[in-house]
Amino acid sequence: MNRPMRTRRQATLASLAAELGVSRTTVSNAYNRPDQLSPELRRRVLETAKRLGYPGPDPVARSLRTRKAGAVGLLLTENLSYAFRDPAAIGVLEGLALACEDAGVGLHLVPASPGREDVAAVHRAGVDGFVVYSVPDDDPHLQAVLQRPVPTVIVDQPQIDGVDRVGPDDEAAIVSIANHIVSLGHRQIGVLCMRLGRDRNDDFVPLHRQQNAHFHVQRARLAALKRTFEAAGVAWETVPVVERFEHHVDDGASAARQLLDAYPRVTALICTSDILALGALAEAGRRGLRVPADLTITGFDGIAEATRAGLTTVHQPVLEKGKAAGKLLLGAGDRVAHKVITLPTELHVGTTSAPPRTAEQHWFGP
Amino acid sequence: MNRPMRTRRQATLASLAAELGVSRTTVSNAYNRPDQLSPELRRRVLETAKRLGYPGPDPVARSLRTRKAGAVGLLLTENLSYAFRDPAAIGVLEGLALACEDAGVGLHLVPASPGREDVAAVHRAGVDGFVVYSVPDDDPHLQAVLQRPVPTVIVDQPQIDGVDRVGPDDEAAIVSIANHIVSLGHRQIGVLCMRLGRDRNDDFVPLHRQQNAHFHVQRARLAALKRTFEAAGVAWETVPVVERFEHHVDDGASAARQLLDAYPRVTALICTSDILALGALAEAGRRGLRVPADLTITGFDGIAEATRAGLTTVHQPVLEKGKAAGKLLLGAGDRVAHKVITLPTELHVGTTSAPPRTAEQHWFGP
DNA sequence: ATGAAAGCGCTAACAC
DNA sequence: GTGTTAGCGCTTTCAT
Repeated sequence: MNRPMRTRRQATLASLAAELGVSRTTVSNAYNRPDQLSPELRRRVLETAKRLGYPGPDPVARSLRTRKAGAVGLLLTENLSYAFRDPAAIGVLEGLALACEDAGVGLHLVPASPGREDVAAVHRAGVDGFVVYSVPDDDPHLQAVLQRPVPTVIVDQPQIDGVDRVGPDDEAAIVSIANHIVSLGHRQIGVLCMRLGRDRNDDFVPLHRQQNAHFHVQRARLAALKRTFEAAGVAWETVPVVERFEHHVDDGASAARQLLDAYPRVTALICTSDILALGALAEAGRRGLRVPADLTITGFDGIAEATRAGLTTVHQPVLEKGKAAGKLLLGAGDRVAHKVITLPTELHVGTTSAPPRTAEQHWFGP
Repeated sequence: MNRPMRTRRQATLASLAAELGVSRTTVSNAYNRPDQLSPELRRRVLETAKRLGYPGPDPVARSLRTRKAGAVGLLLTENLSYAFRDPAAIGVLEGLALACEDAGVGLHLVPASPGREDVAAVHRAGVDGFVVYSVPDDDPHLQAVLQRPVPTVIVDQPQIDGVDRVGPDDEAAIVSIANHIVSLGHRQIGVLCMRLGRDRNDDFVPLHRQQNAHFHVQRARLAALKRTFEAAGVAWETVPVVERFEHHVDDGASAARQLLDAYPRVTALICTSDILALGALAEAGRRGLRVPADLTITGFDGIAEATRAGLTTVHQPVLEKGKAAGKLLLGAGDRVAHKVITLPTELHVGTTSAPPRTAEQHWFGP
C-alpha cells in the first residue's frame, strides 16, 4: 500500500478539465452524474484524475455550491468526560450516530466545554442542523446555535418554544417512581440529584435553587417529586436534597454519605440517575445498611449496569431518543410547525425497593 | 427566549455591507479582526447585522476561502454499535474529542458502516485531516481516506508505511501475558479472539486464517502467542483458537462455551479483549468451573469493569491513545517524516490466573 | 482605518 | 452528451 502524495492540492477540477480539453461540467459530471456522459469519456476523466493526483471534488467547495454540508452538529456542552462516561449519554450518541449513518451524513461534535465561553466553534461548524443534548437553559452555546439559520432539535433539555424537542415523558416517569415509594409507605425520604446549574454546588439544595435550576429536567423532576410527596402528606421543606456537579458513581456515593450522615432516619433515597443510585448502593453497603430492608434506593435511566444490579428505576429508551432526534432533524425539510416527541418510560421495580421498617421496628428493633 | 427566523439565509456579508454603505472587507473585519476598525463602526455593523438577521459569516464559505475546515474526521468502520459498546473504543473517542476540544476544532464522525461500501461519505467530509481507528487493512474507506490530500493518523491498525500511527506496544503486551501463563505452568491453552476479517467466522480458526487476518492487531497478537508458546514447547497447531465477529460479553461467553465443549482439558483461556474475557468468566461460572482454581482467564485492555472483576489483563492507556492521535494530527503541519507513537502497556495480574491443577489432580481428582 | 479587486473550487441552469 | 455562464459567500493582499 503506497502513500499518495501529500503535497498541497495541486490539481483542481478546472485544471483537470483543461488538461483533458473538456469543460469543467464534464469533469464534475464524471463524479456526480455518471449517466450524463459516455462511459468512455468518464473513464478517461477518472484515469487522468488519477494520473494528476486529483483527489476528486473538494468537499468544502461543493458544500458551498450545493448549500449542503452533509453533516449535523452535536452540541454537548458538558465537558466531554461527563458525557462519555454516562451510559445514558452514550446511548443517545449512538442512536444519533445511527440515524446519521442511515442518512449518510456526518456527525460533527462541536467543541464546547463549559469552561471555554468561546462560542466561535458553533459559528465555525459547517453543518446542516444541530442536535443539542441536555444543556442548561442559559447556555451561551445554545444561544449561538439558535442564531444559526439551520434546523435544531433539542434532546431532553431545555424546553424552548418553537424548537423541536425529543425527550422522555419525564413527568410521568418521576411520578411513577414517587408513587411507588409512597405506596410502599415511605415518608422519610431523601433525594440525590445531578447538577442544577452551571455553578458547582456539591451540597444540600435550598428550595430556591431547586426552583431556579437551569437544567430543566432536574427542575421538573424535583417539582414532580414535591407535588407527589406533598399530596402524600410529606412537607417538602423537610426533604433533604443533595446535589452533585460531577456525575460518576463515586459522586453518588459521597452524596449518599452526606445525606445519610445528616438524616440517618431516611428510609428511601430517590436518585435522579442510575449512576448516582449505583453510588448510593455502594455507600449503603459500606455503612452496613441492607438494601432494601434498611434503605430503599431508586434510580433513573435504566442503564445496563443498573439492571444487572437489580436497581428499581425508570427505564427510558436512550437509543431511540438519539435516533428520533436525528430523524427529526434530517427530515425537518421546510416543515412549518415544530414538533415535540415524547418517548415512553417504564418503571422497573427491582430488588432495591421495599416497604420501610415500621416505626416500631425502629424504636424497639433488634 | 424567542426563536430567530428560520427562513433561508436572507442576509449575506455583501448585503450587509451594501446596507451599511461600507465595503465587505469592513464587515468581515468586524467579525474576524475587531482591532482593524473603529469600535464605533464595529458596533454599527454588529447592530445592523442583528437587525437584518445576519447570522455571521457562513462557515462553509469561510472554510473554502481559508482552506481550513476546522474539523478532523474520524473513520470508525465497524458498525457503530460495535464501537459505542466497547469501553476501550469509547476511551479512544473521548481522548480524541478532548484533543479536538483543546484545539477548538470539531470532530466529524464519518458515516461508514461495513455494510455500505459507499465511500462517498469520506469524500464528502469537510475536514482538515483524518483519524482512522482500528480498521481492517483492506477497508475501502481507508483507501478513500488515504486518497484525500490531508494528513492522516491511524490508531491501532492497520500499520501502513508512511502513515502516522499511534498504538500500544502490542507485541510486548501480549508477550507479557503469554509469559505469565507459561510461567504459571499452563500448557493446555485456548484462545478467544475478535474478528479477524470483514467476513464472519464464529468458529475455530484454522492456521491460514490466523496468518492472513486483515486486522493487524489480532494477527500480531496471535503470532506473538504462537511464538511464545512454541518456545515453551507447546505445538501451536494443537492450540484451539475461537473467533467471534461481534464483540459483546455474550459473544465471549459463547466462544468460551464452544471452546471448552471441544477442549475440556484446557487450563487457561487467553482472550484478546476484556469484553471477551468477561464473557468467558461468566461461562466458567455457568459450568461450575472455579476461576482461577479450575481455569485461568486473561483479558486485554484494562477496562474499568475488568478491573472491578479482578481480571488478569494488560492495561493500555486508551484515553492517551486518542489524545495522542489528535495531537499528532493537529500538530502535523508540514512535517516531513512520519511518526509512530507507541504507548506503554502494563500487565495487571488479578485474581483470575493461577497455576493449573496438576495432571495428578486431573486424573485422580474428586 | 477602509475599500477594490481577485479569487477559493465547485455545480446548476440552460444552451448547443 | 457536452459546453457556457454565473455565481455560492467569504477573506485577503494591496492600495488609499
